[in-house]
Amino acid sequence: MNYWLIKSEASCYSIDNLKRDKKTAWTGVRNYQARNFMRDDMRVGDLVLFYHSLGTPELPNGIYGVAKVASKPHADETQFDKKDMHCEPKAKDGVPIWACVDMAFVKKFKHPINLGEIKRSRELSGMEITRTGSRLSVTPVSEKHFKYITEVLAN
DNA sequence: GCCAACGTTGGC
DNA sequence: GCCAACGTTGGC
Repeated sequence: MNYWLIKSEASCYSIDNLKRDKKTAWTGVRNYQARNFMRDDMRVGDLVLFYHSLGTPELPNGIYGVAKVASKPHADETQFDKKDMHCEPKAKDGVPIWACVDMAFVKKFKHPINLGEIKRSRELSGMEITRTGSRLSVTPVSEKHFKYITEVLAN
């Protein structure tokens, strides 16, 4: 069992959207390292922290809940769609460059865990999200950090 | 293969 | 809106 954190702008795809959809293909990731995590290291059933970036006063940056990996990796179909902003001209002849997995809704926390709180927590020091300039939208999370967030901070 | 220019992310 | 961080592109 591995643990992960995925970022999404709330205005783009929020945890409430995932709750409504129950399951969605996690498309649009256009970073090789993030893709490799999804394609090579994620397993069905892995648990995933759902982080909202580019927050507002109403929806501050932070972790809002938990999702889980619900499929093996597959091609990100948006790369073949010329009308999609994530269309990839290098994906010629239907040969995919970008991959994704499906994410399923697990739960939304009663209250979000703000980035500031995460950064201040000594137990969470070393988490990728606390590093300044960390832009990776898919990152591994240690079991210790995952459990501290879901079992201590979220309660 | 180097590296400058450029584009994007995302916190503040 | 600003800007630091950093990934990608492309000329050489």
